[in-house]
This record gives sequence, C-alpha cells and structure tokens, in this order.
Amino acid sequence: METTAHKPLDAKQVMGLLTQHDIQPTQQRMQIARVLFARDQHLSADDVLRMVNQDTARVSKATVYNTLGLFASKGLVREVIVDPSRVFYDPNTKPHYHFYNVDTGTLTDIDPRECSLTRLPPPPRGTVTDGVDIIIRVRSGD
Amino acid sequence: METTAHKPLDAKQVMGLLTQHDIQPTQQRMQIARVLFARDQHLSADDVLRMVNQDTARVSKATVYNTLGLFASKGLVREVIVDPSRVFYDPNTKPHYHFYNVDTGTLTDIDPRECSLTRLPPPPRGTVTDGVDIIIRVRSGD
DNA sequence: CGCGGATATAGACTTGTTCTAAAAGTTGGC
DNA sequence: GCCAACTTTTAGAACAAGTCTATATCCGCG
Repeated sequence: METTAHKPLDAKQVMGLLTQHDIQPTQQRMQIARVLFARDQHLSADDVLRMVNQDTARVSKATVYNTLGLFASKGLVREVIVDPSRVFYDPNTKPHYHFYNVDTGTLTDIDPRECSLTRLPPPPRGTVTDGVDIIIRVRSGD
Repeated sequence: METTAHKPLDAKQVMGLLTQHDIQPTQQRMQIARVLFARDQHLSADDVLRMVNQDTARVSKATVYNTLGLFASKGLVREVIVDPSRVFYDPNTKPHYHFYNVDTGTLTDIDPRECSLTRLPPPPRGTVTDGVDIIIRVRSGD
C-alpha cells in the first residue's frame, strides 16, 4: 500500500543522501537520517528524538529540531501538517498524498495514481506554487 | 474570488444558525459566531479572542477555545490545519479548498469547480472518510 | 598545534491550547 | 418566586511542541 518500500540504508548510503542534498554529514545528522529512512513511515520530531536516543547515542532535542528543519529545507524529507499538535516528517519526497486517521493519529500514503487531480487553479497574483497537499481525513468507526 | 460572499448577519440570523446546528445560543456564543460570520475570512482562535473583546464585551480565552471547538464539532465552521502554529476557522463549510501563502500566512478559498479531483482512493479498511482537504502552498516571490 | 567557522548542547523560554475547580447563569417543578 | 440540577463561563494554572540563547564542542586548514 506504500508508494515506495525503502530498504534500511547502510552508513555509506545515508551519507550519500546527505551530501547529495548539500548537507554536511555529521554524526547526529547521520543518526537522524538513519532513523527517518529506516522504512516508509511518518515520524514526529518527538518520535525521532526518542528513537535516536533509545540506544546509547545522545542527540539533543535542539539538534533534532534543527536537523529536521534543515532536512526539510533541503528537500530531503517532506513536512506533513495534518495535526495541530505535531508535525510529521515523511522520507518520501515523491509526489503523493495522505490519509490521516484522526482517531489514531496515523498517516498513510496515497499513490498519486490512485486519485486524479487535474486542472489546478492558477496561484494568486504574485505568488508561485510551492506544493500541493491532499489530505483525506478518515475516522475509525468509533 | 471567494466561494460565497456572506453578508453580515443580524442577531436573529446568528441565533438561527446556532439553533439549526443544535447549539444553545448564549451571549458569548452569539458574539463569537457574529465575528466568525461577519464575512468570508479565516480567523485563528487568537484573532477571534481579540476581535470579540476589542469593544466593551468580555469573553474569556477558555470560552473562545471551547466555543470554536464546539462549533467545529457541530459542523458550523470548518477547522483548517495548514500551519503548525495555529488552527484557522472557516465559516464556509461547503466543499472547497485552499491556497496557503507560507510567507504571509494568508489563506484563500478555492472554488471546488476550479480543480477537478475525481477518483479518490477508498479509505483504508475499517475507516470512513471524514473530509478531503486540498492545500496549495504558495510563496510570494521573496 | 591552534585558529575560525560550523555544529551541538542544556536549559530557559514562548506560545497556542487544554485543564481545573469554582462561580455564574439557566431551566423546570412546585 | 424559589430551589435544585444542569449547563456554561471564567481565571489562572498547567502542558507540550517548538524556538532561542549562550556556551561548548567539533573539525578542517594553515
């Protein structure tokens, strides 16, 4: 059901990803990238902080936030804003959309071929399009 | 460019709106609704708090938040989640989509007839669709 | 080695939002 | 009209995601 099935990446591959995106590979950036790209998933900053620190390694909260922001600005990951209480980071930067389960807080990818969005309106005067998000909000029958 | 051009409503009409949506009309709910429905606009809770209190009237922060949540749950207004730093409330509950200018923080409505979204994928097993959001993020050429 | 710029860090801080416990308002029965 | 039960409002404390600040650490280069 996922758009792409990432395989866990080794150190060399993660480093490649960073340098390709103009990001100096440092210890903590590698660790964070490793967590993000371990699989297709949608993690909050807090998730990343916890996962990165669950074994010995120490990465500070500030660094996690800085790094996720950096990754997003360099196009390494995509920020997904569906829940006012936290931002999700999506390692899949190819065009695709999302289901968001408001009861469980779960995000699921939608392959862009599964929905046809044609004929977008032109952006307002003096602006340029930056991205298109489609979010289908769903509920578990509660 | 707006989907619907609301005309400012008088007290009687605002009360009608509330009762039609199963909401006990109280003083403060009326005031908040009056601000929201004064025109087609996208206000944050904070905007509403300020506007409701700018003249004599006093409505507490807690009440503004409670009331906006109540209105949203009763379908009187729509919550628009595009910015992690605040939720917007949209008095237009008809299906429509949004431009979001990430530089200015401005929301603009998109008439659904301006973009054709056909063929939505079915919601994941055990879930029902709650709503579809389309957000076109734009930047002012900075 | 040791300098300088980039990066990381702890912890204080900010800010939107929620919670809590108490006060005020509303309603219906008598 | 008056009381009891319920709903709504309130001030302010609490909370949590995210940001800021000032200091420390790292790292490449001469």
